[in-house]
Amino acid sequence: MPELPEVETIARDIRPHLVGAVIRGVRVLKADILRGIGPRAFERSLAGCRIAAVSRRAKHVVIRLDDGRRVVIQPRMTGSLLVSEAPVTADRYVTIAVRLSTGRQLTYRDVRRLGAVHLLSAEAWTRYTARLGPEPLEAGFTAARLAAALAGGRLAVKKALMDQRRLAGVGNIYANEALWSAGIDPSRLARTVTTAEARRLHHELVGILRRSIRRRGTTVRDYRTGTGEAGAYQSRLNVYGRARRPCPRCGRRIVLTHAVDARATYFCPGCQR
DNA sequence: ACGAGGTCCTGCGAGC
DNA sequence: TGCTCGCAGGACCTCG
Repeated sequence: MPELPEVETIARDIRPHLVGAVIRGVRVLKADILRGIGPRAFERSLAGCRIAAVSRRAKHVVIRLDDGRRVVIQPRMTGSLLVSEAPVTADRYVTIAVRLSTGRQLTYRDVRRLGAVHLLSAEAWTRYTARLGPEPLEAGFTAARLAAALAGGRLAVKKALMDQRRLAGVGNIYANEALWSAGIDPSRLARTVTTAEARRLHHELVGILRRSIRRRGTTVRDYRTGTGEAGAYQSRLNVYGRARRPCPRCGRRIVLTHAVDARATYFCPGCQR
């Protein structure tokens, strides 16, 4: 389940192998992950293009080409990007295989194929990214901006944190962890979060995302870095996946519910208010 | 306008 | 032991 730290790790891993390289050949093996373009058109329009930059936006890896177009990869649940020396075509879950001028291969693998790959013009990318909320790790993202993202509507604070239009890059794992760290009950309405709580939540969320990047993300099951390894932040999780185990802060048993948005929500009834 | 709920996809583990 | 079923969840879609 690649969220911001995982996608950031992937982008950092593959960037040095991609920037400056020319795409020699593309093979789409599972066409249903492509959005808005057919497999043959995708293959043809990428051949011969030079890669100018690799970045992350929300939970997307963005590969910018010399001509301004972007290949936007959204791994969602089980997608992974890997740069390797040799082709990995024997793997039945490979959806796209890219041959680079350096001799290396870029592979997009996705077991459940819930992921999505777009090829966007510069203008289409501008429209795409405009629909996403602020980046939590950018300098301009203050506690006040978080408070603004939580204001309005009557949705639960956890759902608001995960709403990509309000805030970019936070998914289920880090929403659970940040709310635990800030001592906020995930089912509370977002608009009831006070200024002081928003300040605390901002501090905890930013810290958790940064520390997770330092540990190359959280591998619960499927996530792999851009070099094919597991992340290491799972050992630092305080509530996610820890139902019925003692809360590290107050010792009460951690509760798993599906009351918020029918998603797995882990929280401590003792110290999250 | 906004929010709730269904849908996609496959592997895995619980339970019978 | 082998099968079925529900769950994992991000983001889009439809409906109210």
